[in-house]
Amino acid sequence: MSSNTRPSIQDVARLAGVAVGTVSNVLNNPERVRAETTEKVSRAIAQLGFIRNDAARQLKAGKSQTIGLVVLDSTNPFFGELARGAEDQAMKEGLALILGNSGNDEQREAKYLSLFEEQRMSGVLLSPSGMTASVVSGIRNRGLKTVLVDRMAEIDLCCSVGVDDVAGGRTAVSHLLNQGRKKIAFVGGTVATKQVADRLAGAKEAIAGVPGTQIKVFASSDMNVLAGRSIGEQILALAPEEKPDAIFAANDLLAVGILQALVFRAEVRVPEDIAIIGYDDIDFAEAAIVPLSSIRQPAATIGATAVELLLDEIENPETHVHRRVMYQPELVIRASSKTN
Amino acid sequence: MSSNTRPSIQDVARLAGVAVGTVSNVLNNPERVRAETTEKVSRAIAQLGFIRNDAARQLKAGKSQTIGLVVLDSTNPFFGELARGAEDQAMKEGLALILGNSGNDEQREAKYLSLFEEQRMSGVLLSPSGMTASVVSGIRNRGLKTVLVDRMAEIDLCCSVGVDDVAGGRTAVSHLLNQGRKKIAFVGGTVATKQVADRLAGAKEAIAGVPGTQIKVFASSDMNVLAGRSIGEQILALAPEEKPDAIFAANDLLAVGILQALVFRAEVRVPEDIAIIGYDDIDFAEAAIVPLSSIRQPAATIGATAVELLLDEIENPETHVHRRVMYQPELVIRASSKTN
DNA sequence: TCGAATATTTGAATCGTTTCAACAGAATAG
DNA sequence: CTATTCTGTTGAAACGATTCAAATATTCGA
Repeated sequence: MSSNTRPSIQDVARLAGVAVGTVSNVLNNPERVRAETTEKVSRAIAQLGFIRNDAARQLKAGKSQTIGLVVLDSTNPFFGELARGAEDQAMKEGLALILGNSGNDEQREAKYLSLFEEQRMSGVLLSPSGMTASVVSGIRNRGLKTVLVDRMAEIDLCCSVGVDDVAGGRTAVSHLLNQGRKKIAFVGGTVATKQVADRLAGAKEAIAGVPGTQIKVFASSDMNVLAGRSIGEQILALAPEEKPDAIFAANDLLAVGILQALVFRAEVRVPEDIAIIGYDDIDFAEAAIVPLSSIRQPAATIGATAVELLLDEIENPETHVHRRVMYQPELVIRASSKTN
Repeated sequence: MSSNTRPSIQDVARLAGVAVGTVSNVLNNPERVRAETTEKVSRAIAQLGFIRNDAARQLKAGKSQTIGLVVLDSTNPFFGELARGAEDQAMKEGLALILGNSGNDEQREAKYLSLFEEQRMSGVLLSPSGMTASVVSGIRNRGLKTVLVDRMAEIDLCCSVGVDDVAGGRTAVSHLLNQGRKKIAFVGGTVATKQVADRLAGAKEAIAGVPGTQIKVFASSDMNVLAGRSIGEQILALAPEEKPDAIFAANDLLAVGILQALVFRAEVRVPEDIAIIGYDDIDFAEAAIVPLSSIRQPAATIGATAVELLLDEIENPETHVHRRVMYQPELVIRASSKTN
């Protein structure tokens, strides 16, 4: 390890006895340079252990070959799946995908977004935690292409890929009603989260037409297993006449937590006493202590589609028109909500 | 949107009527500039919507304020948790954490590593998929600091943080033996994965002292729920005298998949007919159809510790000595392996 | 009020690429 | 044999921030 500073393209040029431009051409336009020259340069590169300095390259290019993805919760397998789909697609297109985890915290989200802006990323996929319009129009005005994932945008703002959460909520609750349930508990994070609000709206639509039914909302700050467990205990503590006979959880993590509370801590029978349905249909839903009914979302597909839309906007800025790709959620019935 | 090119520090300087150096100072050494100047400059920055170009900054600095993390499988909640721990710690230290998902594919791993090298990242946390020594010494020679996570390194190579997988394997299988089991099936990904090999080694140590016990290895390419299910079906298809009376899965995802196969597809009773224990103790283990015994690893702590070690090496290159931080895994007994 | 000491500000040089007009040599055509 | 392409190669000029010695302001003590 001769020197403590990395070799530059200059060093390579010197060693190979060519001009820097030639080295650059070997790297970026191999067809322009003669075979023997390429050979000389390659040997010098190998000998020095030269590695292209991406900062310099980007500086010249004006933007990076990287796109960002900010998700609400990287611990949630749904987002893990979505990230995988996006990553695969991005790599296929020769882009790197950088992942940031906002933890549903707008400060962290903002921090990541400005980091991505400073990096002059080509674009960013965003699963926004709070109000969208102002944040998105802010970053877009500054030139960062954006696609919303797992959340629909007003059509003229930017592209978005997600599922019809209102339909999902309606489907879930209609199913519970079909099973003869009347008193529905809706468990979600804060309603400030659009996804939660939409699923709740769908749920309300479902009961709207059916007399004698009601819905009670339980909010939690987080949407993970732990939060679910605590809401589950809250529900257990209710007076008998207050107790719901069905629970619709805004995601599977919450549902699993609720299951834990109901089945272990108390002796509630699921689905006999209380039916439960979750959302996302993560891999574990099927293996839950009572196999969990859920609303399936095509997570990986959402990620991949989002990357495609982003790429279209990046590559064809003029002809590009914003699109909303809305996948339909699918009801998956398992034991946790099947009465017979 | 006047021009289509982003404003630079020059534009800010011009608008504010100061020199570029001053703008830079406002950004980086506020204490050196007079309050009113700061005020002028800030106003110009706001008016132009100026955003620092990180590529230029990095180019000058020679390295970025970013560290990378390459994990085997971002869909696995264990890694999600680890990433969260690392991310929190990194942000606390003012660094951004970039996540790459290798999917246990050495090509992808290499791609991410060279991307990180090109970005001149300060360092990288690596959960390596294949042979370590050559890969790690390669990137380290080129100057990229490395810490291995979820995997121990030879002490002189680099720092590493993980758990004692041999002990974990031994603990898991000893527990099964204590429950009176004799014929153990070990289910893991390929043994080329060090974690799997170690857990298996521990398992073998455990049966070594006990006469009349045996272990049979089932390998799978992936280590997710789907792979577990297929192995589960493989086990179901065995002749009765071939069937194990206990299964030790190298992670909880596999265990959950196996559970699905055994409990749904067939009518095997768990734990009466076959006991199961997994590894990682992810959140879902407790809520599995039969609550899953597991070996708990402090995932978030591993991530946080790794960031600390990496930072120490980056900040004190001379005084730094490589360390191996090995956490002890913890046996968590639940219904899936409890005989009485 | 003056000079010394201190506080601010300046702007050219630098980081490592890529780009591109200019150039040299070789091949081809007339 | 000269004009005309073609092929490769060259090297200086960006890109946009940071740095730092030098220049300029300001403050303070006598």
